[in-house]
Amino acid sequence: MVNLNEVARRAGVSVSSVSRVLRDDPSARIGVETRSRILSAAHELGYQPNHSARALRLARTSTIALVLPDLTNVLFTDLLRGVEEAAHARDFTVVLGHAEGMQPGGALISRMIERSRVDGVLVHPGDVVDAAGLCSLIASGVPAVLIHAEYGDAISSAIVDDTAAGEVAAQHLIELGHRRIAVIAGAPGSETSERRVAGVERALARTGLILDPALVAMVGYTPDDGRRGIRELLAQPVPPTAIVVANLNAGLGALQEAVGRGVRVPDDLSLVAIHDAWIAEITAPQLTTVALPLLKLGAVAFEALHALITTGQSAQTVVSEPAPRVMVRGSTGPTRA
Amino acid sequence: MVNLNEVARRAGVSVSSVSRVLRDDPSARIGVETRSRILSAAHELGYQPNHSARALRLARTSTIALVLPDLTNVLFTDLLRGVEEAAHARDFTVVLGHAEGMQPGGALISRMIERSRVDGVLVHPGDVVDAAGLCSLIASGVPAVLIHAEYGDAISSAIVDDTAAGEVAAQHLIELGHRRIAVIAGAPGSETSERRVAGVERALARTGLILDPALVAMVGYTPDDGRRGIRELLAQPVPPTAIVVANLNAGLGALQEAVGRGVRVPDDLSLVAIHDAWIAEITAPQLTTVALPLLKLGAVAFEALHALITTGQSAQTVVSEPAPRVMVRGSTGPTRA
DNA sequence: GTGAAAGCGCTAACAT
DNA sequence: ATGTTAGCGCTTTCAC
Repeated sequence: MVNLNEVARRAGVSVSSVSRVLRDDPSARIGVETRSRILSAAHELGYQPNHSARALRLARTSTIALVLPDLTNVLFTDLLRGVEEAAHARDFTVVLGHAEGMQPGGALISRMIERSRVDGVLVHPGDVVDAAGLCSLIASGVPAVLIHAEYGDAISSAIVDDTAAGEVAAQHLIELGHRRIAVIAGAPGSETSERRVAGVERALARTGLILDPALVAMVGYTPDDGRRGIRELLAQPVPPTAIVVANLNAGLGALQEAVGRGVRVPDDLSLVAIHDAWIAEITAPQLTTVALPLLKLGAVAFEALHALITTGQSAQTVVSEPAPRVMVRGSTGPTRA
Repeated sequence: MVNLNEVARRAGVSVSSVSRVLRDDPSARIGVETRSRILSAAHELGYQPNHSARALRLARTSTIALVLPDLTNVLFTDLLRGVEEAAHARDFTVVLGHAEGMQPGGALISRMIERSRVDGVLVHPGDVVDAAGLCSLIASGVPAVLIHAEYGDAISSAIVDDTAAGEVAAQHLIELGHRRIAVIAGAPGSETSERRVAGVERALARTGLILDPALVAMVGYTPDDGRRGIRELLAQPVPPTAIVVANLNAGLGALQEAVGRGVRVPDDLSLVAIHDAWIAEITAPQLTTVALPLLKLGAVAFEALHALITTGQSAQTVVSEPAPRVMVRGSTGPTRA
């Protein structure tokens, strides 16, 4: 492993000059000729800075952890990419942690942080936020940014415009002629779900409609929750002709259950889910969804964390651009005449 | 950040003693009373070793990279978990890299390694192995283990028993009475696919059948490849009554295309795909699959890498236990009488 | 059985 | 404009 010393010897200068040049320290005045000698020596030797040494010296690792409720979830592809791109641009590495039922204050995070492996952490707490876990995370003093969740204004967070997402989903159904519109929502207490439902209400209100409380199934965000939601709603005296599902995974379950029960989608029932992913294209019919700006959310969340780490400034951000967009596929159609 | 020094002061001993006790160095003779003083001091102070300092000193990071062709792919859930559990047991951290079309010798890996951030790398090169990329990876001298791929016996690798997987899939169809069995295989050159097809042939052979070459669609591992495969096979003069799809994602596409074309699954056509994941349960009908021992594969791959790092020994492993198992769901059924 | 001290590779005062 | 040097926190050899 070639180090600063070897480069310095090769260039016939001191290590400090090499260090200054290689990091292009602005406060350093280095002779043009010296600089080029150093640069070429480093290049010829294939010098790569030693991360551990730098981290030890600077007391920061340029590494952050991204904690997701479930790592291999298609819903997180874009979010992850957004975080990584932003991190890369600032020369940060992202290490992934899966929570998998773990509370956000739990073992993984503290292991990472307290051993000073990461400078901060991006936490997606999952559907329903565990307040105790969050508190312990905050209390630990680790720079942290919440994703898809808010927790007062002392702690940084980044969320998308869930209300707008619910709104465009409902708007799409209204434009197709639907009037009896239901919602398969998240579990009681899910903030994202509450905002999405509020968006649906807003769209309905604009058309002079109100959301029938009997048509809101507060189930959850898993395929199985979606199945339950469908059963619940179809059991209504006057079933809906269209449903907004607050989450893609639940939407997939809902679609499956409906199709499995012989309901013709979209002829008898239209379904639109919030969150888009390739998986929405492998069902029959394909599922209409609302795409959220998750790439942007990831980038914004990283920048918030970076700001928190470097300046100590916290901030709550709502990513509203690009705006939620309906991806029209086969599961939504006009009401029967 | 509390360090060895503070613990030493608190316990009234030297840092070296603290270090020895805290790592329970077997070659150290420490007084019982001293040891307990140190332990409690460390505990009271909440001492956590500084990873960077240790890494610098030991010239190893206890971190490995796991490079996958596509991070948020449901197919990798178990593999990832297997790797992480094994790594955790040896106090290693896993950082994830996505290749996303990147060649295995590419930018990410070299960045990680050459900056001595990781001690080695686990590479899943994806469907079709890029020989040039692999060569450059090997040439770089980085300890590496291939997952789901082999590359001569100089380089470590861990694969599952793909042949057995193809075999049990075909066996399942044969037992249901099918005789005209087709395969939607991976792209030409895909090793995993070749082995899986060979397994199908073996099962057929045992029943005195041979695999009709016209019934092997060499398409690929994406949903779209699966759709193409179905179109190709259904266009045959005598279409198959059952199909083994070499990959779950392709299987999802195949199922969708079949259902979308009005083919009744499983009455007109049975489908079984290799690889299992929750996603197979959200289609209508649910997809019958073959579960592979991916958890074990992950653990074995990590152990191979760990051996490579610590002893320099390379090895090629085939994980054949637990054996591939058919998860019977709705997409397979008896032949029509 | 325990301590002192060197040094891993790097950065940043502080010299010159 | 460039060099010298003191550590960052840890492990480990060597000394007692």
